[in-house]
Amino acid sequence: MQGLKRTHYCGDVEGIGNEVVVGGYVQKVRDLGNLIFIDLRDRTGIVQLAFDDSTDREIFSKASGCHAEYVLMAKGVVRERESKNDTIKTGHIEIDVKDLRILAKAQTPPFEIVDDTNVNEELRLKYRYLDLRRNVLQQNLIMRSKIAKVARDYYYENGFIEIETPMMIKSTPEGARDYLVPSRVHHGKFYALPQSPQMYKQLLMISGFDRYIQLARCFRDEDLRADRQPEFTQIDLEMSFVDVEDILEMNEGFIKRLFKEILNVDIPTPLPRLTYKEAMERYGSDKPDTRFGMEIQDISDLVQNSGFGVFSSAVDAGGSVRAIVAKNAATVLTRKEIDKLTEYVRGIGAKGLAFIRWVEDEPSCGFAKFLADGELDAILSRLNAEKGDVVLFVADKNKVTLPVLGALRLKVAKQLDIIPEGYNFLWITEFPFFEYDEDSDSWIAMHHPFTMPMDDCIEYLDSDPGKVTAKAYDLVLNGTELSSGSIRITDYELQQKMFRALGLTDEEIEAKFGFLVEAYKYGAAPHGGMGIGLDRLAMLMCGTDSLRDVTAFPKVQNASELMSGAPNVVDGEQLNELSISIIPDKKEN
RNA sequence: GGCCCGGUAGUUCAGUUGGUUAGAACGCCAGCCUGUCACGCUGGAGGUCGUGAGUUCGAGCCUCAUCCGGGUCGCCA
Repeated sequence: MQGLKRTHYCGDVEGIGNEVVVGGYVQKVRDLGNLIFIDLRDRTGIVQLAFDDSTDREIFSKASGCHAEYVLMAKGVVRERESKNDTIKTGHIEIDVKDLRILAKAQTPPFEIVDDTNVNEELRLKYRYLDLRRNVLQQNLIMRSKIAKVARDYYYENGFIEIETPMMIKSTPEGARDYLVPSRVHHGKFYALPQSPQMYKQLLMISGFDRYIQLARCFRDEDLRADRQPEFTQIDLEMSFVDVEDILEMNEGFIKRLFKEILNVDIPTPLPRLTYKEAMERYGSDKPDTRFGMEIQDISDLVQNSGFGVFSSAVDAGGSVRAIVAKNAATVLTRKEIDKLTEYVRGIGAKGLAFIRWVEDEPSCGFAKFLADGELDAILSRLNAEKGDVVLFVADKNKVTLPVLGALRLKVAKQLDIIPEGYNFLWITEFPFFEYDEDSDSWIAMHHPFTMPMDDCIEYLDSDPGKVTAKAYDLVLNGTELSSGSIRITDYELQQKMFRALGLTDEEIEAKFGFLVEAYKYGAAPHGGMGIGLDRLAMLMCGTDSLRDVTAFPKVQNASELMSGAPNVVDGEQLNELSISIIPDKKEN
């Protein structure tokens, strides 16, 4: 730094008459001839450097040679500006520069480093280190860092111990696809990267650590989404001597503290709760956005004998007819728009979409001609539909009507722009333990196989698996699943029973989970925990809708990283050492 | 893997029915400029129209393939 030592960050410069030293990047040079202004930027903000006829000639000519993104240190005296700028924090002062060092010149960047950019994200990701110079992203990552700090503060204060668990672990093929790491030492064998530290944290409970936390990197080799990266971070925790209530309460405390400390938002606790069943019936989703109404309503009983065959046959077949009412939507949801919605619901599994559009005095309803006298009125009155509303119906098996209307509800709400701002947390509880898989004609674990069933349904394990619910809970914020957890099975016998109910043979149980089953033979306190998605939490707290905005070096949809070019082809020698050969891509043959 | 959208100066975009030399703004370069902060003024450079085939007298525009990016469904115990 050629003898200069920074005294202030740019955004913090103050005190007229103070001698200060600042360092940063050139945001903008405004060269007026015999008067030059340079906006100098660091992560705290911008300060104006001023050079005029009182400036040393050598320094003045250095200043006139500066361009965007040059790295400078400047020493000077803080003075009041002749003309002020109210739009920035340091807009009333400037630095009368007495000494200037150009620490690094810079090529013209491929895009301007400004907050409000609409540059193609692909280019930004290729030059991510430049993109990250932008204030918005810096603030997002700073926010993420603060969240991590509050998490450590809170859980440490509550007696949690941070313990690292291995990144190279045994692969178990349940759940998401594993990322694999070949072993050099063990010919033909592989480690897996953890999808979560699940089994290890349970073992730590068995060891008696009682309360564990880790900011754990997790890996899942599945296709990406805006809110899904293949590697992500969980605030992962586990507690002993607890039941569901204790865990929810502990984590509500964290949420409350986090939002107060960082956003100064009061989150009322206890957080609202919905059972899985209720969430599905009212919102068609296990992660409902409850910031707005438009709840799903069941009219099956009204139409089971209807002349409209689409409705009656759905009910006959054991399904249902359900509807959502979009209030005052008739002008936005034109015939054409409803056609688009029909197209949409067909794409997600519905056979069609029946609707009533109530624009004129009388509701317009394509299927009214099939209905008996008074039937339409009964439906409208049940649904509390009024003039100006649009009612959308789906008739099918419950497995279709509920999720389809759930998705439609969200889509329509976005279209109508009726979703209010705010942070609407809720817990979803009592998840079904099993999910029937039609492909394999078997029951599979909806959560993971270590989840404890609710006390009163253990008896149905063999007789009626569909009836068994689990001590599992999700934390949902504004329609995004933020966290998932459960109470674990700590009884060796019960665990065996669960594995068998899932169709595992004793040999498979031994091969996959033998060490865990064995461990529980030595005694474990009742325990459970959860993992909070740090990335998603940061995303929502930053008010963005993409994890890429809160991840320093994110991957794109095909799981590659555009800046470094990962993944890449490796040296044949590296493969030889690992005894791996590459099968040519089918497409290249 | 399916479906949808996009790819034209460094960047963001426009580009007529397929028709002469592909435009604008910002950025960049040079000159001028003492209170700018979207500085101003004058001048200038800058294009394999993602890539490859095809149709055509002629393709940025039409067709096919392909690559890249985004969204979405599948997938994510």
